[in-house]
Amino acid sequence: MAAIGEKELLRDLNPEQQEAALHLDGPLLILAGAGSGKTRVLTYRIALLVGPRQVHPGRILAITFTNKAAEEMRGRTARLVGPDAASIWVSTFHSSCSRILRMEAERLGYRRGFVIYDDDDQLRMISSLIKEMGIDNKKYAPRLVRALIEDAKNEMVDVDGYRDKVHDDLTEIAYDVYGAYQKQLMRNNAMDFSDLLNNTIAVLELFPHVLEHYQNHFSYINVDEYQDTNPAQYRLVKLLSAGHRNLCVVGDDDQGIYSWRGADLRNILEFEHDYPDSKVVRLERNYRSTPVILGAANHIVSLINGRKEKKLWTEREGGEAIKYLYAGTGNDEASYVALEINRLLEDGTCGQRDVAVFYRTNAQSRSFEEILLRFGIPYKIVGGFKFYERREVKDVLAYLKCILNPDDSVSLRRIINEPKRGIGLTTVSHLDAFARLQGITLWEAIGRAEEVGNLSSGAAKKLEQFREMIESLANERETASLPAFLHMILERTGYAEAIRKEGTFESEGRLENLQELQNAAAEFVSTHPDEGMEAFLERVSLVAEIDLYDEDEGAVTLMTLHNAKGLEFPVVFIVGLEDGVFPHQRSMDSRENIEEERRLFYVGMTRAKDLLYLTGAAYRSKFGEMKLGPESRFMKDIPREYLEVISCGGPAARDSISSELRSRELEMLGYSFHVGDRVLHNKWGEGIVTAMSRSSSGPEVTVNFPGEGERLLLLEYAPLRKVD
DNA sequence: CTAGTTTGCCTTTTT
DNA sequence: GGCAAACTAG
Repeated sequence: MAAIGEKELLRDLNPEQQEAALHLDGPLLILAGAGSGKTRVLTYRIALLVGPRQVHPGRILAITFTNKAAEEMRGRTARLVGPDAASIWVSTFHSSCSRILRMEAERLGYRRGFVIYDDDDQLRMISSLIKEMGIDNKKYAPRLVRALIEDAKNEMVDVDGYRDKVHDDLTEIAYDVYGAYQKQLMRNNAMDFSDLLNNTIAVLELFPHVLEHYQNHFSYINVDEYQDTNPAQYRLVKLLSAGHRNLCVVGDDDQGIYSWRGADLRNILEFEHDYPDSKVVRLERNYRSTPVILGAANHIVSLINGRKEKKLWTEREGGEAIKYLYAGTGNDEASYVALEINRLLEDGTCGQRDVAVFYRTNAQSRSFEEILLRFGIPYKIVGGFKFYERREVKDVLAYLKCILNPDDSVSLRRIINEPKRGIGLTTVSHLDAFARLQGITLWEAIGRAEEVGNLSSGAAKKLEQFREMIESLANERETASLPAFLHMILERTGYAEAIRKEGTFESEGRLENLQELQNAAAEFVSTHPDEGMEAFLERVSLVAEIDLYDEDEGAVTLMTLHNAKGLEFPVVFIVGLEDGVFPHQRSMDSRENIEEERRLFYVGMTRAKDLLYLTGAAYRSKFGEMKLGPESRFMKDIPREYLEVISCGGPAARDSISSELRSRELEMLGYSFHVGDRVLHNKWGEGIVTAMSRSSSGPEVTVNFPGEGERLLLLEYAPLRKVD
């Protein structure tokens, strides 16, 4: 592609965007409101550097939060500058760090080919440490201890530093576990997500010439979603950009929704303070939503303390009112959503892929899945059950990890008796005790099984077989391609056979998933011919929910509000708008937390281009029992003029709205019954419909038969006919 | 040591 | 109303 000219590039940008794209040297903060074209600015800025300004693409670093965002940015840059885009460092914090650490981790005492532990691995390890250390795991729940350790790591407080933070028995325990945890990670040659960041920082700070190398290397650094950076990420950016000082951060404090993961809004709020010579550009023109949606969203977010004042505006005019329903029950809410989607699709107002349903917690997806299934509307769920976190996938990957790095005892424990090969808990704890005594890894202990006391000869024999199996697989790793090697693992270990033997409906699904994993491996090999199996594992460890999302697929999208950030849809439903659900119960205890929920609401609303629906329900089954949930406190912050209230009768509406919705729903499904209809039953004769309801097995009617009394019938199977 | 059963915990949000 | 650790019987 011929180098694209500067004028040509700038033509596509509005004046503020141009200002941002053209400020190439020195620190720059772009305060980019929702839908204001920040990715556009970022890509054009990079295109400007690579094209007209002739900066070597390998010297540009662009950091995003998800791989999906990274790929999008790379793709869009490539369209502007051509193949040069391939050598730009566009990646997430975590993959940039692991890329650096692949080269530098040995300086910190790691061996080649460290593995990455995800939070499931992390929790397993912390759990087993707590057990081993004889700590009461009821009083000191592993999750809680993990949270404390994670908090410390997010703030780069190491084990020594944490000693000063100990102030009660819980933090005392956390301190002990933290120490043991880090020690074991090192022994296992493993890093968790936070270690990727912290170890990169450590390398840079401990080895000035390494720091200098990277500082010189990256002449331009761009960070997306800066409001979501945590202290470690802040420090990393600061270190890397200190050389050339060409740092551009893009973000929106109104969209900061990750404080629970250690993100600190002060990073963006105090940027100007941090870099006194910085330039600030505000992007407030919105290219996405109607003025109605924007107006309501502005109101929601205007109530936050200490935010950077922004007022989004648009040239669009008109727009439909936001529809608001506070239904009687969660089922009604789901029915209403499905009915509306169905109507929009039949009207031709929009297509399936144009619609999204956002909820606060993954657990809420179920009722919408059920009803969409019933309506025959295709849908896809982002998150919830993650491919790479499924048991069988993790098992096979654990085999791969073990073969590449036998010291990885978390993976080893996972597979040592999977499928069942007679190496049970007792055997493993004997080995474990021995390993701890000798200061060796679990794998090394298996190699010296004969020295381990009180191990039965049967157990020793099985361990020997297991060790030989792993070793023989390890010997093959050079000869087989990655997909073939995965296949070999599945067969030689008996893993596939064990699943096949089950012969259940689920086991077929699991076999399909394993096939899918091999496909993913094959695809990886063909797109990354020079990379090894370690690179595949790394890739797999760092994928996020949203990375697997394919917007071209024609289906309604269901996802959490957190996953929705960065996306847009013509039609958006935000559901579960009740105090306790959204805002979430656990966030209602402090002003800061409520404010974060409010930002989350803002993020959700601003995803909508044309139509926005807000729904909640007075009664919702929680923990199996019906609970009353008052209308979300956020609703009163939206001026009535923006809303079209479908019904706001609250708990009282429980029945009236129910029967109205029920009959519409049943009609939709091809059952044209209404309360008061006379019906004929094969066995009981004529009766009158007295109520409509829906159970988990489908829609039901209650019919009063003279002589028989009231009967509750499942419509799908009931031999009922309407009498005119 | 395994397999089947009970209990007891849940539920934020995720790189 | 579901899943995973903990318990119990062979």
